[in-house]
Amino acid sequence: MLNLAQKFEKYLFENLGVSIAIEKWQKEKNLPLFLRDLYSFYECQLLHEPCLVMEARDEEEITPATVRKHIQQIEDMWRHEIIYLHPSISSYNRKRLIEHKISFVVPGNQMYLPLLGIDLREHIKGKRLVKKKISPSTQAVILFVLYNWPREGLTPSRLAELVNYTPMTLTRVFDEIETTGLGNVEMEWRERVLHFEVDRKSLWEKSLDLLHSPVRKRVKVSVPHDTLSLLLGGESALSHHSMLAQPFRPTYAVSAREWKVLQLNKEVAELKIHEPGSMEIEIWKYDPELFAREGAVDPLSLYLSLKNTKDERVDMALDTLLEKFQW
DNA sequence: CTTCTAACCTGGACTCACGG
DNA sequence: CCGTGAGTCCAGGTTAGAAG
Repeated sequence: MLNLAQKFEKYLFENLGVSIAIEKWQKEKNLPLFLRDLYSFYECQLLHEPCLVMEARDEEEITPATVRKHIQQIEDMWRHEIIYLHPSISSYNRKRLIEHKISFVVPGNQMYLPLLGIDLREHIKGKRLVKKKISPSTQAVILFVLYNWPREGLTPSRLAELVNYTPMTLTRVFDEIETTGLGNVEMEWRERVLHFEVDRKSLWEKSLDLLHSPVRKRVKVSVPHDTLSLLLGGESALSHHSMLAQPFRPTYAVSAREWKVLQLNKEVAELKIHEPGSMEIEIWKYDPELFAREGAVDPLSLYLSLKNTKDERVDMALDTLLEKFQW
């Protein structure tokens, strides 16, 4: 898995055809602590311009005005270009960053480098057109196959029952599996039959690039009646599967359908910010119950849901989780 | 931040092809 | 005829991104 700075290098190479060597910025330790807490700093040469890359450590967005203030504090120590690097920036913040003349890069997405005369935001447009990942239903099927390695081929209608989708959806799932090359679909008599030639572990490794996090959205909730019996998700599930300590707030995983029911029955109340006793709920793109065991979400989905985290403790627990996995 | 819009995902109705 | 399985087309509900 590439970290953000590496993605930055790759992105520049793909779009500008330049390779840059970025290094940790030595003078970083002279900065105030709160800045080092918020960002990692790197130095590089970009088209003969020395640049300082300021990488946001957290996924949380920092408002452009604040970023500008931070940059001003650094300018005493670095008199050249400063580039703000973040995994994602919302459209309105992007606009404000440009108003503030702050150079920024969102790897794989957009870059605004006025000093170098680069404004690559039309790049976003085509992005949605390129089909990058597989649909949730296909992911559910792949996971089903990984957990219940089938001895014989599977047909769309049979799989539809097993993963709770309609046969129509399975038609499309088969198409996706075929075009991505994850498996083989053959006509036997009048039926489409799905086969996998590789073993489980290779299928997992082959799929990894195409699989996405099952989490559509994370919400903070309070639970008035304290009567929830939901699947553990996120760090709560990870601590169930590993040695990791329980997180401060429990995390649960639900399907979109279940989430609606919870809201309708007023069993949970969504919060803007956490309050004492509140918890976190992950709303999933497919039903976590499909593969859950012992009251927690399944390890592979769990891995996918947390692999982009910055937390080293979590990363390590995830790695051992996969190592321990019985293929 | 709010509103608008294009894209996405899924399932239903329907059709077609096939074998009995 | 019928039943089965697959594909096409369409609509409803969502979502992410763009625009205001």
